[in-house]
Amino acid sequence: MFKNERQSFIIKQINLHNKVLSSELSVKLNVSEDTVRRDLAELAEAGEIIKVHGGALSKSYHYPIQQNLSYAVEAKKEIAKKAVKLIQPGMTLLIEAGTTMLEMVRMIPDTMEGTFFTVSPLMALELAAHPGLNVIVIGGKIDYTSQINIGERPISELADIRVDLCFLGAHGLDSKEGLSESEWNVTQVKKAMIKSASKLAVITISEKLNSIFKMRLCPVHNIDYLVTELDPNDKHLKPYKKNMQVI
Amino acid sequence: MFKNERQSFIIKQINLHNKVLSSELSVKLNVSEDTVRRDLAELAEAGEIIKVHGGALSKSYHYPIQQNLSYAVEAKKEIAKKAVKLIQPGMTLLIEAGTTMLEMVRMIPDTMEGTFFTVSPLMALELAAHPGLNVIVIGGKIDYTSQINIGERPISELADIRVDLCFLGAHGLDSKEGLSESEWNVTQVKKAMIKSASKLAVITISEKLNSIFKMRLCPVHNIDYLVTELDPNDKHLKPYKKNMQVI
DNA sequence: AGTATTAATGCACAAAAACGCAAAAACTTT
DNA sequence: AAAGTTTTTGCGTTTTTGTGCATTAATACT
Repeated sequence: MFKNERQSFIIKQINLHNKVLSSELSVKLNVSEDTVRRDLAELAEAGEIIKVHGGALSKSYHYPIQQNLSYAVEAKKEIAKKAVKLIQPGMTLLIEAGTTMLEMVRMIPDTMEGTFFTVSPLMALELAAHPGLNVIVIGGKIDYTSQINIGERPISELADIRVDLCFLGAHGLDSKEGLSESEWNVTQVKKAMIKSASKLAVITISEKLNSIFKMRLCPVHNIDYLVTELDPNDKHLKPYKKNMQVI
Repeated sequence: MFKNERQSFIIKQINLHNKVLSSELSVKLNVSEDTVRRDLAELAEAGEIIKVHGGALSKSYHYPIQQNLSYAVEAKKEIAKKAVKLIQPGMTLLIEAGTTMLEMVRMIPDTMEGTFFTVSPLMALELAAHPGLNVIVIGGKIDYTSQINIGERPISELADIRVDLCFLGAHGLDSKEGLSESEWNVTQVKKAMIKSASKLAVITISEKLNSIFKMRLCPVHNIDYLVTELDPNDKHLKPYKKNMQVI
């Protein structure tokens, strides 16, 4: 097994489990912990992962540390600025939760009129601050981690609605495998969201690109728009361009 | 669990609860209090949180919706303290919105287990911060002023559920005329809430007593508990005592 | 004031990282 | 093919880091 094979294995493991232990890897790969540590150091150097004492974490791991967050906030605001342009007066939309989505909602002009469906109480509150918007909460049991309403009820309710555009964040997005997610319950709801929308916009920071999680939400050709903080002509976005409009 | 993960967890808890106790964290995270204290010290050093005796506080706690405009916070906390005692482990409850209700939800102990239905996204979020609670949002169109979900949908959903106790705030409460409300849409939802509950608790500051609004929600004999900031033996509460339990 | 928590300090121990070094492997050059 | 060079890997040793415990100091509560 070559060094780069080993390293791509490590990356896969991290995408799958969100974290790895040096000790475990050394057993799985049948190399010394020392070698694993060196691999992790290299990957961290290249910005692929976050190294911590005892192993490493996924980069997309939500870091509450201020510096990290504020960096992300700027990128997210950039994304939000582009995403909000997709919203036309009078449209009916469906939106998911997440910090990027929150930034977008905040950028919606006060004068905007339209109808918003959402499975997120937080988005609902934020949307309700806009007097011109019709906000409809799709109820259900709140999932503790994702903070969205899940279960049978929202899924069947979603089956009965038809919206112009659905905004989804991305846990994982790959140019071949499409959108993916790690939680079963959340996956079910998001699938229902995709089904009830005519068009699908994925808005995400670029670091979530090219990663694959356990459950597939939809193939690439179902995605209509991809909004990231990068310039649309950035080379990282090239593989996506044939299937969707990159903004 | 890595140190970083533990610290993220702490941050999350603080964002959710607005405060944490070292002792509780040490149990939840299964580490010594000493370690928790060191984590808190590091996070405080990094400016993430504010360390206080016994735990830590959120640095800049604010909801997207400016809820801090509320007045008589002290009285409301007093009410909340009494109201929370009505909640027994394992109960199924239904709660309305309002600042007093918010205070009450915040006082629910972390260890409490039960199922909460609510038509308020804000309450839902606050409830969802408690790991032991099942939180079910009853969806609908958000009413801009009352910030609760209204319309036909929540009313029919409410018709299908049965809860042990319903907490309602009061716009108007009179010892002869009962509970009253001024908005038609809101009235309909609250009526449905009352219908689906075995017992009804009204929690309100005393200044709302002896006032009547356009629409009647229910007669006095439907109310089981009345919680105010006053002493139960206060003379203002006397007219209510024959119909309900005054706390 | 007195008691009970909570914080701080120093210390011990274990786990992990860093470092230097040497052997092995892969790659170059002759 | 052989020799030389570079890269990679593993091993022992030393440092550093993380954690818990005991003792003492500080702080809240009544």
